[in-house]
Amino acid sequence: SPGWASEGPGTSGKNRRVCHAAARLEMGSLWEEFNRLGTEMIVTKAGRRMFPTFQVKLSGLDPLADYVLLMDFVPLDDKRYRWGWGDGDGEGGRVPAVLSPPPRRYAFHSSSWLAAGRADPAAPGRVHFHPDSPAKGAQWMRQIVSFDKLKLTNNLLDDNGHIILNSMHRYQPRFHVVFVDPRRDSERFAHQNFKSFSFPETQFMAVTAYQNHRITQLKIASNPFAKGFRDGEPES
Amino acid sequence: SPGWASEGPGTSGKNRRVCHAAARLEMGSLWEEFNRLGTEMIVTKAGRRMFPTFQVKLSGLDPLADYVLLMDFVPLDDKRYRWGWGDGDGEGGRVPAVLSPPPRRYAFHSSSWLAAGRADPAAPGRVHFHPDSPAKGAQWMRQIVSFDKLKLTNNLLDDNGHIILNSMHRYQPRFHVVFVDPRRDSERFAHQNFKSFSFPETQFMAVTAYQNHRITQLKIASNPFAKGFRDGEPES
DNA sequence: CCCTTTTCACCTAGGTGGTAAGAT
DNA sequence: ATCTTACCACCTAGGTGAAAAGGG
Repeated sequence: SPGWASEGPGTSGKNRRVCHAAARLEMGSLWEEFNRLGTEMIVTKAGRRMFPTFQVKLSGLDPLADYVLLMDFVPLDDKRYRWGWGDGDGEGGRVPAVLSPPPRRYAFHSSSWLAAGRADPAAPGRVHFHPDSPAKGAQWMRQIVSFDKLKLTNNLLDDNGHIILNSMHRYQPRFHVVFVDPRRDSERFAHQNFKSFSFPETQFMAVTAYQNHRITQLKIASNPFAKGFRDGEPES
Repeated sequence: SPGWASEGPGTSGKNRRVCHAAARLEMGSLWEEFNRLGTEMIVTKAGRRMFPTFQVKLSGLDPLADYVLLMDFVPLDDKRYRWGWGDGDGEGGRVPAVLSPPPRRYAFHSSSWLAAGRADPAAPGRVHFHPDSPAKGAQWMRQIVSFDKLKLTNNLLDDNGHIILNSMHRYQPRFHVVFVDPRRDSERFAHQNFKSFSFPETQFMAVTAYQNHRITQLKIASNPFAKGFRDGEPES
């Protein structure tokens, strides 16, 4: 069901401090609107924020326990993509112009995403800790948790702590709630102390420049910082 | 010695996690330059930041222990002041045009601060927690700790959590390092678990509009956000 | 008369996609 | 031919003191 995440490993065997944790994706309808077109996220050398911003509303935490919140990004497949017409000369050979399910149904009278060979070597697998971590469950549940400081880069040598992704590859953002276990030997319970959430509607293609013009237009229409590129203002 | 704070109560009887704590005021020469003229800080209904910003470099903390950092503001005397000439009609009667030591030696051919009666009822005594609190000693000592989110207001009914001060009254900013004691019954050791610092060069008069024109000029010359009011730029 | 409030032009700081040049 | 980079105008967001208006 939209807005609710798959939770990866089952909740059986989880610490009671995380097993009831739940996360609702905020701005779900906007994410879905992008996802229908095939979301693209810009990556730059200096690092670029995501839009929409990944935001969740949490519940089911122990108000008095400490938690760390973090995100990582999982490659959705082992392919590299290119934007263009069907009869490409990509190394991957001919492939259907529309893939299933990701590069959504959008090859009507325009270009679309085509597989173009195997994925490049995986970028260093980094994680982004929410800057308020660690904090009490009560604090996290009080209001929406926003990952608006998270930035994406294509610079393999980045030393700003940004998330490193390969351009022209597809990713699934993943969100983790980690209970800070005060016990000694807590490492031995590490696998019980976290819970992960993946929202399929937040998957995206990393790009250095937008390819699908409809994505560009939706970004301009919905991101306040891009207001300078709007022309007619039919209200909304 | 300038740049080092008086520490209030002695270090005897303090918890070992705070008794070696030390704080060095940053931008000390700028603070002293303001202090020589008689520092004024604007207070507004919405809240105004301090300039210079209160910043310290910490040392002597236990890198692995948790600390909370906070500030409060102590009235420097029980007087209210007015800006003007010596033969005032203030309720306080005639007072020397230059007080000792605060309203520094600055009554040459202009106005100066004069005592004008007893202080107004004290404003609600609030404290400002550094937003990164709590954090490990190692984190606090890693870099300069800046209280740039702290705002001053004269609104007695303020509900934004800002520091409430009486305009035309003098204050001494005070900085506290509090060890977060994990022991049960830690309340009973509360008086041992903190250490306080006062830097005399940071004392100031709260005002709703600048009175001493030299203060205005120094603010304009040194605060980047006031660059719009600079004219000649002789470099610096 | 003295102090406070409101509004404003002018900044800092940083997030947008467009564009043209650069790289492979 | 395709993707990447650097720079730019144009925004959001918010910190300045000046100036004029308001209040006791």
